[in-house]
Amino acid sequence: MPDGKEQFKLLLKQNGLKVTTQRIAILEVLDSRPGIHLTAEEIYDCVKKKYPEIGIATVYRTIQMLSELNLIDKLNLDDGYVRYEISKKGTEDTCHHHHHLICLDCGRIYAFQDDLLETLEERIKETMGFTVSDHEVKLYGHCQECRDKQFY
Amino acid sequence: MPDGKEQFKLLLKQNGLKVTTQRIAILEVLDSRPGIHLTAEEIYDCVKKKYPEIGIATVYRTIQMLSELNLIDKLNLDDGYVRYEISKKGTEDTCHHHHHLICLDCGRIYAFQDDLLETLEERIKETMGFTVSDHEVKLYGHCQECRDKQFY
DNA sequence: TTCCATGCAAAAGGTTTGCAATGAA
DNA sequence: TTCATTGCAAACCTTTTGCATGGAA
Repeated sequence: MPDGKEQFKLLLKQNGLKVTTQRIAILEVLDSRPGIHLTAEEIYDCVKKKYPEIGIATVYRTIQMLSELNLIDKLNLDDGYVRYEISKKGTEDTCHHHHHLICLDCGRIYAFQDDLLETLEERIKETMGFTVSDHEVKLYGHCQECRDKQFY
Repeated sequence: MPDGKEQFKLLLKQNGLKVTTQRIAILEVLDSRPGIHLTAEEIYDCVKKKYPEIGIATVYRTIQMLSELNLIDKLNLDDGYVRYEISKKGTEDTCHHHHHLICLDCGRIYAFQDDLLETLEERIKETMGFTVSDHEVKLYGHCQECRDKQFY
């Protein structure tokens, strides 16, 4: 995170929030793992390596703040843990990344293009008169790589 | 539930499970509210009107059993509660109903045709080589009825 | 009679909150 | 100096589990 860290500090100040070591550390953990979905516990463990004195409550509070600032995206796989990843766009508004392909073999999580969903959402508006403003799409299956590995 | 109840009793017996008053009562609550998504607590409250002595643990255990028998579908809106509805198809296999339109105004939950998703899933296979075997799709927005009510 | 199912209460487990101490501005 | 933030522990809250009792087959 080159200037990303400075942008974060600025964003905190702009929102009347204080720049703390813990907040920087938590964002760095997420920012250094783009596309990786971490649980609060996992973030906690990562941050503890550098700052053993941090508490899990701070992690939860910071996650909530980062989520409100749209710096991270939330993913719930219904396994009892909520996961977080750094948001592709560090800014506010639109373009969430709440659609995932989840491989049942390797567990990897892929993103796919928004425009595929836009088509779906247009057709739903046409057929049902329902206008979609947000979505959470989880598609479970088998990724190319895992299918290539299997010969049966 | 005319002959549905008898089918349920049969299904229980076929699976080596006993027919109990509680199990019948819980299925009746769900079966009498098709398309309505109830939390465990709500099911508990409904059943208690007829059988005040029932325990919440029985509700949870029965829900789990009904889910395994594919008699009910699960819906998680990430609000801290898992919700359940009677499954459209009383039988096993395929055709789950894990895709919903959720109206942000009235809170109503709509289902939409599977074929719209099939198109999406085909295009994902074509573009990414990912084969979808199951899905959980939640589209949030505004239903026709609520939009008709608004003039702004 | 057998043993699965139930009700109660306690436990589990991720997340939130209260509060005094700490530290950024 | 001020007051937002932190760490700790306790509280929360939905769901699960242990166990003795009850009831279906």
